[in-house]
Amino acid sequence: MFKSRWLLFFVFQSGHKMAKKTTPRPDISTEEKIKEAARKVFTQKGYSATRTRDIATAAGINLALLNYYFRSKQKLFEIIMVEKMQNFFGILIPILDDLTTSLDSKVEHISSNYIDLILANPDLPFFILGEARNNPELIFKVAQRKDFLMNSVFMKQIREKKPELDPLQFLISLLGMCVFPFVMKPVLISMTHMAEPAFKQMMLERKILVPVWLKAILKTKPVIHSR
Amino acid sequence: MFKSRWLLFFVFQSGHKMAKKTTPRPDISTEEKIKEAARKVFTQKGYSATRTRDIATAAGINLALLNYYFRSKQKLFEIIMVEKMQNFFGILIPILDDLTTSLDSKVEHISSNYIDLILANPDLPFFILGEARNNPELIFKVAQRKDFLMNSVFMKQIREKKPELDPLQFLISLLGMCVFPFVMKPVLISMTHMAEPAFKQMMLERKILVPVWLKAILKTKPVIHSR
DNA sequence: GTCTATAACCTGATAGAC
DNA sequence: GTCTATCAGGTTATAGAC
Repeated sequence: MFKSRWLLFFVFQSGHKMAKKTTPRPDISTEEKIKEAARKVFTQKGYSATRTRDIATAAGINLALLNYYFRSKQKLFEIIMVEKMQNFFGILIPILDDLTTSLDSKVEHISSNYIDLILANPDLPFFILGEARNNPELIFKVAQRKDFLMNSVFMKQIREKKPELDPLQFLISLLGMCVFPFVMKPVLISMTHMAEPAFKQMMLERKILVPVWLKAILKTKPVIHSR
Repeated sequence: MFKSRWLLFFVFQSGHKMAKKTTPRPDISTEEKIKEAARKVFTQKGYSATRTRDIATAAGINLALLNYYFRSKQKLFEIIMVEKMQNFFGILIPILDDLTTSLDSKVEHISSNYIDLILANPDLPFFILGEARNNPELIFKVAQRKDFLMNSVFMKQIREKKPELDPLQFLISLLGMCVFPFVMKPVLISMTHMAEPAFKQMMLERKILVPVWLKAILKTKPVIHSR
């Protein structure tokens, strides 16, 4: 009884989605209202601290309807999580694997695009990095293949330019330069007199600084390390 | 009735702690067993996902005893949180404000000490940075004064060496270089073939790389930015 | 100080009316 | 599709025996 009911549900769902494409209805569907609220609450508070009631209230609907559409908190969460991971990594992947651009140009694109992305979605890094611990399988689903990153054009270009350097060290530094300030923001604001506008200004400056600094890093003399 | 009971409790507590210093009892107290368990569970799962039952079980005691000693989950959490923030920032503050060491030396000390600290306490950054959002007042309590950071010797030394650079940009970059790889570790492990030992090796190499790279950053030509 | 038992409340999910 | 009402189980905190 239970199973057949949810079979019906899924059939209906896909039918509904198809209908939306052809039906000229500008007001957003209930399903989308719930997803929109879920995006907000989940990314702000994380999975554990989120109450389904909060999502329902934020969506302007009642609790039962949430389960009607998404069956469970966990299922709704996974939909949002995958979506957000695509936001977070989707911007990176095409740049990393672009055969037509130089290494310097890639660094510029990444720092500029990443900082803009997170300025527009400040909760994104916390959400992705925080929930990644509990949902490694979801990350794997979004990452195309396990060897994509290390075989990307970007990594090859680093190896060519600075063969003695582990290219992963470089990529992590680049991402850290762009993302870490946002992760540290609450601490920063508590420990200095900095406020929101000053922080934003700092990040805009950073879009210029990061490429300059990473170029300098690529020019450093090889480090002899004692493996 | 309620208040007087807890007054007694606090009196007893401070007396108990005094006693511990003078009493040669090697077996740890129940209070310490609970705190030890709380450190573990809170830092691993964060406040929301932690169940007081888990702490009690991990401590080998029952739930009632936890409330007997610490009154509430929130109160116990705050004790652990302040303690962990002291771990996290306590290592930084004396180095930043040391009048006797050079800027380069400070950078070396910070990267080396920070990476070692987090290698020994992998959950620390997640815990601090994650919970900082919900408990900004606790950070403020640990940070001595709001102007300490910007007036520290470290910041003065940067201003001297590279006057056109916002010293905060530099400090954030330094911390990001050391801390961000740990924050990104779950993602990294899901997206590459890297495993725990390789990650550790990478972080050990980083202790050498970070000072070299930051020295290079300090030597870059001034960037003209369009404020 | 430590335990068991339980109160009081919260939370995710479902039943069933409309 | 959407609602109200409610269940079942979990969670923090307390009462009271020892």
